[in-house]
Amino acid sequence: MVVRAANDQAHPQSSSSATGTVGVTLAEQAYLKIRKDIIHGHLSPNQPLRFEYLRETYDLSFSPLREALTRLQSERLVVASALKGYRVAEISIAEMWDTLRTRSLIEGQALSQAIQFGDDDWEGGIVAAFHALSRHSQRLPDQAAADDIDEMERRHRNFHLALLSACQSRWLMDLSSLLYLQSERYRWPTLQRKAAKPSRPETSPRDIEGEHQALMEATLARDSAKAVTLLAAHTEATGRYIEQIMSEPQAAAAP
Amino acid sequence: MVVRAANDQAHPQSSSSATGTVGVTLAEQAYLKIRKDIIHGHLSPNQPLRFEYLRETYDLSFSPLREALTRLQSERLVVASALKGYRVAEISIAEMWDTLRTRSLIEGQALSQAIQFGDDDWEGGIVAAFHALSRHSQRLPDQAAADDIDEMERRHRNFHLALLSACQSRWLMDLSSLLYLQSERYRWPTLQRKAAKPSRPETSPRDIEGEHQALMEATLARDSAKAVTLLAAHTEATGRYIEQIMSEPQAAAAP
DNA sequence: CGGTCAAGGATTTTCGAAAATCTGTTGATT
DNA sequence: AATCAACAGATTTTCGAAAATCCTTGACCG
Repeated sequence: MVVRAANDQAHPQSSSSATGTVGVTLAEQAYLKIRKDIIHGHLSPNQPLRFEYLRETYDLSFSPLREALTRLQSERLVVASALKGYRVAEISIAEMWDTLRTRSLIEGQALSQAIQFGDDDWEGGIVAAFHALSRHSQRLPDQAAADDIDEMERRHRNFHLALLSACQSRWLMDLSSLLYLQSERYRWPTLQRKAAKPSRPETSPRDIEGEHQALMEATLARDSAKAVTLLAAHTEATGRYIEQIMSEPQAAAAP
Repeated sequence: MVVRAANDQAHPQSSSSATGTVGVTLAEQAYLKIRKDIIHGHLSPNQPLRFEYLRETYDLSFSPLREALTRLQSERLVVASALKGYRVAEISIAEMWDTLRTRSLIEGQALSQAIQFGDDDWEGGIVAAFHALSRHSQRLPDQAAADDIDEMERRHRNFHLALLSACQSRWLMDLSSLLYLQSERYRWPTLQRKAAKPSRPETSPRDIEGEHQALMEATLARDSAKAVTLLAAHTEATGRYIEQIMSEPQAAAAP
């Protein structure tokens, strides 16, 4: 399982909005597309991924599809049984907590090391990522389009990874990316919900931007203990929010 | 035209010692074989993995080989560049320490949780795994064959994973397995060296069995703090030993 | 003499068909 | 009525060739 993170995303500047996938290789494109469809819930949990269906949907042959599914399996977004093919991985509140708590462990250590090793460029990257996140967050309308939520998620991920980027450990970075990807799967429904129903009475209003700012300030002040505590609390709060959304009766999705 | 593998492995239930790989699917077998060859150093770090070579060596076609390499890439045993194929991942002392320290972080948390949640079956599994490891370790001759070292490594891995098995976290277990696999790549040369030169004067003699026993006893006594400390020390000692071996001038391998 | 570009060979990636395997059903036997 | 074997359809897995891409070599031009 696992890994493949910051390094591979090296190649960059793709205008990845319109089609959503500009990859050198068809297998790469298939991987990105299917991954997106899983995270966005367009492919539902436990749904079988038959090759005939995939072939028609993504207009590809077996080879690149198989490669994409193998990669997704190692990231635990799909599961495979011996000779019975692939299906979308299940989700559950228990798995969500496991993902978030493991992420907290890894990111906590990474953040601590980043505070120890970080230089001026690292600090600059954090400030820039926070700014980008906060600007887009303010600009985001209550009824946001999918692409806007995508961009929001991208900036949120960039901010979190910027905090850790000076940790000097490739494993901690790769595992952080992997686990963040997992948690996106759970975050997506909450983002949609938030877009649909901006203010929910039973939810204590959560000041996410404030949490981010406090986290950034503690980090830049090199207060390791405080920053790690804030990060853990931030993740825990996210978990509780997701749990609330997941426990609610589901609104039927479009067919 | 046809899968001649069926002929080769006529016996479906063949014991997994001889060939070392009994998989349902050819891709699975290829994955296990190549992985073994990388860990054993038969495929050297940075060596390009050309398909023509792999096809001849493992007697397989592109599809299963490609799937195997994709899996190995996600485990960071091979690296892939865009359209230029795969090669065996590099190794270095820095990567070794990164792997071991990350492993220590994950396993420490897992062990702590296992001590919290473990039941009688968990305890029994630990005792059994320790017994199997210690028996095979005593029986191991100074000049051990590769298969014996393999079995030793298998039992060592089983012992470590048995300690964690009650941690109630799928992610912690999966990441522990992944990182243990990585560290095997570094352990293998030390095991070979140990087999060749059983007693090395400059090395302070390390009582590995004693370390394992102390770790087991602290775990069964539910002394979480002590067990985690012992586990970290055990991993750290392994790292120092590997570092020593890797720093030595290499003896040339047979061509 | 140095640099650019094109042809040829090597290698990876993709395709669609063929083979192997699984699943569900029918029908015979006890 | 229940069990089991064998058949048929559906699906995955594997194969080998074809297409796409990269890398080297050598010729040509400034």
